[in-house]
Amino acid sequence: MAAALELFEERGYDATTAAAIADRAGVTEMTFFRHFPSKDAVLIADPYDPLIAEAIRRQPASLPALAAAIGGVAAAWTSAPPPLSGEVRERLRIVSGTPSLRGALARNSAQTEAAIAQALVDRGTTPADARIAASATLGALNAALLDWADGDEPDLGSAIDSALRVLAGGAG
Amino acid sequence: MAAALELFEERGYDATTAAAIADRAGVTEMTFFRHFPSKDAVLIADPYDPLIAEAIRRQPASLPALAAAIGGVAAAWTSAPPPLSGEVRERLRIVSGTPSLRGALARNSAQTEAAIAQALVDRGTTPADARIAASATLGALNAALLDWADGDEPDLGSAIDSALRVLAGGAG
DNA sequence: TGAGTAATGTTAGTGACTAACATTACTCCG
DNA sequence: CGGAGTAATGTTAGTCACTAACATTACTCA
Repeated sequence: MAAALELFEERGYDATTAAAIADRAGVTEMTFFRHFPSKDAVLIADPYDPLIAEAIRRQPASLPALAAAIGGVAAAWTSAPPPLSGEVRERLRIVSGTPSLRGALARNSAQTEAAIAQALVDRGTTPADARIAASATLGALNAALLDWADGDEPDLGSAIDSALRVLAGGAG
Repeated sequence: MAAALELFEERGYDATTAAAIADRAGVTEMTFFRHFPSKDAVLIADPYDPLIAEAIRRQPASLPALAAAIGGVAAAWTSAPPPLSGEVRERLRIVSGTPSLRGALARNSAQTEAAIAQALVDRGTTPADARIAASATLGALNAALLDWADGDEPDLGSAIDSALRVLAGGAG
């Protein structure tokens, strides 16, 4: 992974071949793909957090779907903010600056999205509305994440707050 | 395109090679790629609608970002619903049932997303909040689109209504 | 009719991945 | 301490999406 990050910063993501990464790491291309299922997996890992789904399920039943998703994410974040190394930001910065990786980010959120949608359905939301709310929530979070990666603000929490605030309808 | 759709339905998207599509169409693989920039472009085209950005710009300045995006999409939709053939649904149904295409859908929305974000910025929203709102809006719309494709409801308008209703905070 | 242009074909290559099988390193039990 | 077994790595060969460069056909329009 260190070799990959070096090369991505030297030449850019698209101009870096998997063979080159393996080479710099002193291993074979095969070995690279045994450690990472795809080239983009070096940058994008989906740490699906069951806490989010749990927190959503615990939201008051009276809340509408989007509000429950928002509340759940907020609760999960404040209760257990994941430790983030500077490396996380470095990785996301590359994602942010590489258009061809946009799709990979979304594809990678699929599992989390499904978990959020399921949690909403468990709360009584219709499947269709649940998918919409989950997709919107992850869209907002991913956008905020990339924006945070591009800036200098050290606190990821405030980026997440932004996403939730906008989602909740509170941004001019 | 007809050849591609046939094959996608016969064997599934992933199991259909570009060469096979070209073959059935009676052309060369090269010719296929001259008509479609990628294999997934057969299914996913991004008809970026300048009307949406325009409609967003026309939303009252007092509205928060997400509300303006919602209002703009709604206005653009009611003023000029694009004609949709049954083929559109057929294509989306394949997208919906093929996980490996999720990323392509998102990647393809990038242009529209940027246009929406720009329109919001023009209205006075901060770039960060604008990206969040745009990403959330497209996430919701895409989810609704796929859901519509999977169902039997002929009216796409009601699917869009669902997306906007959930985004606006009005779904249990 | 003939010149020019657009669409198509040909060939060859790159790069992300995968499968099957050989090989090394490392562990742990007797 | 040695040898069996297992995990990590290497080798080879292949598939598939996609691209570049150049040749060729078809089609248009003066």
